[in-house]
Amino acid sequence: MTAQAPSSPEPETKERILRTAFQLFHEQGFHATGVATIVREAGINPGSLYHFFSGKDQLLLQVLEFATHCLGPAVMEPVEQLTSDPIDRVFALLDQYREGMLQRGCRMGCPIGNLALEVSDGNPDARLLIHRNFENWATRVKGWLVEAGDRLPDDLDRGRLAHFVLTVMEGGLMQARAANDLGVFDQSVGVLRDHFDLLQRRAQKLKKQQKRGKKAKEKIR
Amino acid sequence: MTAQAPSSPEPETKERILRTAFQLFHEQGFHATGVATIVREAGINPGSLYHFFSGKDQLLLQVLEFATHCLGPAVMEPVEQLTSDPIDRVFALLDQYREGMLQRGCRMGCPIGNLALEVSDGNPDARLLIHRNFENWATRVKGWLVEAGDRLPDDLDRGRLAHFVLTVMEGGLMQARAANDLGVFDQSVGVLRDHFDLLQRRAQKLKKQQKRGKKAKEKIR
DNA sequence: GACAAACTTGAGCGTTCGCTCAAGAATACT
DNA sequence: AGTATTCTTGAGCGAACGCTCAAGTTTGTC
Repeated sequence: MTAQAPSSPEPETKERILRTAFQLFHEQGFHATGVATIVREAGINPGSLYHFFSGKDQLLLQVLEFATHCLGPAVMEPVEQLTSDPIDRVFALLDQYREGMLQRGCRMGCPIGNLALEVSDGNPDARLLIHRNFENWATRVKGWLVEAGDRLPDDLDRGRLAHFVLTVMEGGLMQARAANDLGVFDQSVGVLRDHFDLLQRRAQKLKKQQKRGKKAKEKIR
Repeated sequence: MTAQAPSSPEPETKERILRTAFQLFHEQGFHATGVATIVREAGINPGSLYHFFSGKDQLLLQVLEFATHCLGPAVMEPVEQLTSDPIDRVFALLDQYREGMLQRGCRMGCPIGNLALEVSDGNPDARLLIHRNFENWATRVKGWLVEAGDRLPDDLDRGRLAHFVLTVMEGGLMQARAANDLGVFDQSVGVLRDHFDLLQRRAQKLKKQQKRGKKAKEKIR
């Protein structure tokens, strides 16, 4: 009946709601998660949620913005700590998602990918934020691929390849969930690895050709 | 109040329900589609649906089995009609999904992929059927890759590559929906095309090496 | 200490959800 | 024609849904 004061300094209510909702949307999906569940798991009352958010849809938008802000500190930077080699980072990133999937018993997959397929058609604002999340992700990976310099062919479109890495991850996670087995994910990453190897081999070949070309030009002079 | 007799021979009620539900699940997702909507769109009453299906969950399972049976006649065989070249078939298949996406204004994507991310965690039976759908799909593609014979490297795992094609399609469609633009899908298919080209080049190289190897052996004799 | 603003409480609103079932109509079988 | 079976009707059930709001508590400011 009476409002209980928090005896210890608890995390900000709003952020706790965001974290809880993000996790539940990830676990169960958006439509399958009731506001009552979010409220219970966050340890608050409905009115408190509706003090910060105008409705479930707007909560989703805020969750998606929250996810954008989390991407660097929670995903990309830990991977960058693991290795400084830009190409290794790509596969360390994929391995991080693999590990998350493994720890959850091949469930849940990518939180943004799930929402992408569930809500992006009927909710233009959410669609845009999901798109931004994907773009952020791919831009980070593109940064690594640019860093890789002449280890990849000069004429390679690194933005395109970065999006392809995301493609492989999302497609691989989807099949892994359906199979309840990471095998297909690993195989897809394996093919991607092969592709990177082929690209690196071609880059070396091009480099040699360039050197020969330069030597030839020098001879002409 | 009184039951109206159908004046003309209408399609079987059960199949009409399955088709309607399949389409609505594809358009809106499973949880976002109410039984009332299915019933209205199929032009029947709730009791009629529950005469054939024990509940919404079982309807989903039947829809997934229905989708399995549709894969050949509605997807694979039309593609096989377009071209007899096995590698061209792979990209004609991807193009067919692209066309579907285009006609729907970059919405909806792959019906099975959507359900895979929405329901496979909380519904083991549905998960298995989704898995079977993916396996069927990949098995068909694998058939084409096997048909391609020595145009692909001998040591290539064709099952793995078939699953990879599915990976690329699902991942590409997901990003296309988020972007509301087929560009990313096209780019991903482009990278896959590049990969196939690299594989075909390597297959030719291996063939020449084998020929040289044989000639060398003949010389030794 | 007084006041305003920010935040929380929780019973309960109206709506939609998946689903039921007694009754009736169509169909199949003999 | 008579009977059994299959299929359809549609009002309406209980539960869960997203959400509200008057009242209360805490916090910030002077």
